[in-house]
Amino acid sequence: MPELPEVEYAARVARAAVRGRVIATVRVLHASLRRQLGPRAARSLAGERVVDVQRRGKHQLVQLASGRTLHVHFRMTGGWHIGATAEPLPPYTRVVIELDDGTSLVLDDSRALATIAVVEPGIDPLPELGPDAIDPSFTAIALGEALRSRRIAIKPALLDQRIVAGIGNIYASEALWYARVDPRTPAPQLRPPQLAALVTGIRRALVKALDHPERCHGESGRSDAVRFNVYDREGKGCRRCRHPIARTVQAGRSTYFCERCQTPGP
DNA sequence: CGACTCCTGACA
DNA sequence: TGTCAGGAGTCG
Repeated sequence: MPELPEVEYAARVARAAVRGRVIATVRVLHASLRRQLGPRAARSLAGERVVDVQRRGKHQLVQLASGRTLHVHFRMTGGWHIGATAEPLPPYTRVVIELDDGTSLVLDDSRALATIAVVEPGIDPLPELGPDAIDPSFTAIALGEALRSRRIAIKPALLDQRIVAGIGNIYASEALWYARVDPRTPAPQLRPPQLAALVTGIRRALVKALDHPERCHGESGRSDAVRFNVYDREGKGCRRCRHPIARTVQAGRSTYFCERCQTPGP
């Protein structure tokens, strides 16, 4: 579920809970995560003071006073739970970070696809990551430049975190709908006005979600229908032109769009 | 580019 | 029982 808006919200929650605190113990409760954060690395985190929690794209960087970084990615189903250390843990607890104030930051992740790793000081944890989708440096010019040499359609291009960071499968469809761009358009074929519309559309889709952090609390269903303009709305009327929303598959992922008002060219 | 992989839950 | 899922890396 988590794309940029949800991760931004999660990072704020984590920041409020851990900034300035000292880690007492880190427990890793799942084999696949233990392969990334072994007993030795987990033990080494005890005594570390947390300086801050940053977000870059869909990644979270827990900055430690030693200069090390705890790099966390939620993937499909990860999320934070904050609670008193003495309280029972959520059913899909994978990692427990116990703090010196009696609270715990818990990585809750049913599918156990989340990643967590310690990065040594001076190492860039995310060397390949493109500009953040809501950063001012992400402009139509920059997007056009990044797409120029790619031989892929625009929608899968938006999912490539090296091109732009933070967009996932939902907001890629949403952004293209706002921009009225056909998701199947070859990426280098987009003209400057479409690139500008796309950058605006990306911001609109993400900021709209950022303004509704309640969706991060886990409710779904009816609120989804209101929240999305095209995602998961196959066969339902386009909110602009009433044409039925189409679904296709690109790079193995569902794409939703309106065949009438999303076009390949101006 | 597609196919496959890591996991597990939700749903038909 | 089988299919699908909002992520992303690896491989051919």
